[in-house]
Amino acid sequence: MSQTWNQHVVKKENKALVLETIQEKAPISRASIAQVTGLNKGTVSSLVSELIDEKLINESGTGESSGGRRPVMLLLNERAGYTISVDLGVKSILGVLTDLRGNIINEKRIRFQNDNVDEVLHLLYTLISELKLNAPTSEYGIVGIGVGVPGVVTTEGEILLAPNLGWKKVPLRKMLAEHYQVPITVENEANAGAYGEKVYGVGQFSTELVYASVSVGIGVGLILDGKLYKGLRGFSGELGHMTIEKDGVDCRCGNKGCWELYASEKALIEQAEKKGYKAASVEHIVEAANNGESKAIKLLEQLGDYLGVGITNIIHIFNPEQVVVGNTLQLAENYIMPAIERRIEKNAIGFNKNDVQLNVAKLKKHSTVMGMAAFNIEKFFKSSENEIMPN
Amino acid sequence: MSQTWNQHVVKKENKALVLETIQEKAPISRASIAQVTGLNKGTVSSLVSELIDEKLINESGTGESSGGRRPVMLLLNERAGYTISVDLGVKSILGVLTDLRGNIINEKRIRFQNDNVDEVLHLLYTLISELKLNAPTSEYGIVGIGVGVPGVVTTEGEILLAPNLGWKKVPLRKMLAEHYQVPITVENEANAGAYGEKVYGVGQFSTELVYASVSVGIGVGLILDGKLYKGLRGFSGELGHMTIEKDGVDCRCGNKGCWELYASEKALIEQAEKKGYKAASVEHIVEAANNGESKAIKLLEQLGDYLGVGITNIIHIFNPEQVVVGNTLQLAENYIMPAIERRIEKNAIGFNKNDVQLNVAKLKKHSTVMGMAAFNIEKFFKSSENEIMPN
DNA sequence: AATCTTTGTTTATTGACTAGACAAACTTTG
DNA sequence: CAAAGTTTGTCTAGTCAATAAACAAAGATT
Repeated sequence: MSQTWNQHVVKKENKALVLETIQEKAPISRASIAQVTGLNKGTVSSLVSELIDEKLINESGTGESSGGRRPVMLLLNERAGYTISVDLGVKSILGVLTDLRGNIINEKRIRFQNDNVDEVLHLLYTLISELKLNAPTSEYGIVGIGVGVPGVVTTEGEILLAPNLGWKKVPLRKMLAEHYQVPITVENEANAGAYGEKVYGVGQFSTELVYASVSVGIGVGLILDGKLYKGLRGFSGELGHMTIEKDGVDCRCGNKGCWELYASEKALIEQAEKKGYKAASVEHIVEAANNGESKAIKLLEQLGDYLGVGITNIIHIFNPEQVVVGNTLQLAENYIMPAIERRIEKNAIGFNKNDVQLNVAKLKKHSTVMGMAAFNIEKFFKSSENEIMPN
Repeated sequence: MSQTWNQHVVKKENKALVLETIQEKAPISRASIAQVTGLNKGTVSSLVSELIDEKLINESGTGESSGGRRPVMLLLNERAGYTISVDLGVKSILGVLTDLRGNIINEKRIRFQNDNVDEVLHLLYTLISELKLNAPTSEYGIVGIGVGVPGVVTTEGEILLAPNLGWKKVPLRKMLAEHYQVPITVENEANAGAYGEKVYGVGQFSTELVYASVSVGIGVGLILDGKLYKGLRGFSGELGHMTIEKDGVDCRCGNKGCWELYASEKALIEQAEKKGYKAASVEHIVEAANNGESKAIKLLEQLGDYLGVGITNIIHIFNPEQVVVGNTLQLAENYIMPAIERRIEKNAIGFNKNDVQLNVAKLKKHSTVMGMAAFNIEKFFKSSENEIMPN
């Protein structure tokens, strides 16, 4: 059923608007909020005093006068609570403790070899519990735990398949919910990365942003109309399995000529080993390229070119404002980005090409964790709006 | 600036909600509206009486009693105004006059050979004016004119490029606005088709729908989260120029191996002529196939297979609820749809495949005009909400 | 005929916002 | 330095739209 509109909704929305304004423009005075939002001064005053009562914001001394009484500046009370945000990767788990502005208070990484579900989950619990211990005491405590995973995640937070971990059907959200009594979010790693870059990274001023997470495979996160787009059941963004060679080689996904067969870390290493590099890794190849080895440079440029083919498709499909390249292959930035740009310059349709900016992820290894932090924080503020409801 | 929430907004939204409920569930009583929407009976009564004053809805006698007083049924006053909705195609212009429920009152088609902008626009004006004359007198008269065009259209309604018409930079919305003093909408043909199928066609119960308009070229309209997705400046959906063969032949768009080089009407005819059909057309080939000519059947199945490659990509990219195939190649439905399905069955990832339904457009040649009608009607109701505003 | 149901209107109340008055605190000006 | 002007933030009165509850109208049920 559609939402019905009444005064309670009005108040909730206006309060959220005031809070958002403070988040974005802090430090800011009540008067400025009124001006920026269009709300009446009195309304802002009353909403602000409620937010202060709820410890979500703080007064912080007076600001500069602009020819009259000096304003009382308001700040987000970023220490009112903390999030635990995790990037569960293929060979390591990266976890951070953040405050409500997304500042990283604490960071831990655990590496692992064995992909076994139980073992990895045990490490995950350890990591989360450690971060939890490091959280300062606060009004709201840990307000959410979020985990980004390299696989197909349902809207209910079940991992249906994480090929590079060899996992199938792991109901991670449910499992975490049994361990920790706080809101849990489980999301695909590329979706999280996209949101991280949108909220804290290179996409802060974009509403149409496509984030390509290029690592062992390729995953894509879509920010459309300012929001994460997940498709019917959460499986959008499988652009790694977009055919770019219709009679190409078979992919283990069942499709043919998938993008990630040509433009991922795996593809790079395969090609490198064919050219004589033994036990190659991205780091090795980039190092070789840095040392001027033309064979390595060519490998990376070829990879960039293939990335460009897929990104050109993205540009045609979405007419985005930004395409952001992130995850491990960002390491090779200096070699792949020019190659991608050349491909776009040559092949993309002018109208779409002129609109788009190509960028590397600003948050680098933190794109995914910061996205999870953003989800946690957003969820907390949304829920706290509903806490004090009319009866 | 974000929207601020006050009572006026509440009323506007609730009124819109009541109107929407009547649109969807008419005939319906005030009491049922209250129950369905969750609004108070009194609130519904007062909003309904305003809508009646504005002639947007009608009372229509009493309904069946369910054990008490008989309800007064309410209907949308579909004759309060009319829309003129046009599909400006490559060889003909199809225009319809519709009422506010999207019923077609009058339909006209003008065929043309010469693509010259001025000549075609002259025909367009003639068509619109004729339809206008056929509109019954009504409270609001013609509430909007909408034109769907096979090309790249900006959010301002300028046709930047219509390759199959040979048009460049035609500010159609502005030009029509000078002729007619009603709201004008100009939209890409595939976007309109997608919306038409969403509102009146096969997609009425879907919120995630991708419409592939397969004709001379391929255009795609995206309904995401129940809304038309247009990208940053309106150029999304250029999936006809998605590379599906990375080292494929050059497309006139500047890209290589574009989908529409393999899976469009143009591609079909090219292949047919290579196989000995002279001056082939879709109609001819389908007829030949119907007569059992295996050469023709193979051509169509090959085409369907290529369509399937692109549609598999769509399924991976969007995780849609429905993929709808429309426009001229719908003619070959019997041959291409099974081929598409085989390709999807074989190649698409299970999770995404299980969610998706493959359909042909229900509105057939009317997908685009009905989409334009839906735009017109929606715009009218939105604007009429704002008419009687507080001061 | 009496009672129960359902529909739709009316009335009193609630609550959130706005406009405008006002006090406090500061800057500018003569 | 005092007077005047500005800006900030609070307070009060008034408005408006929604709700709850009473009520009237019109039917069904027993």
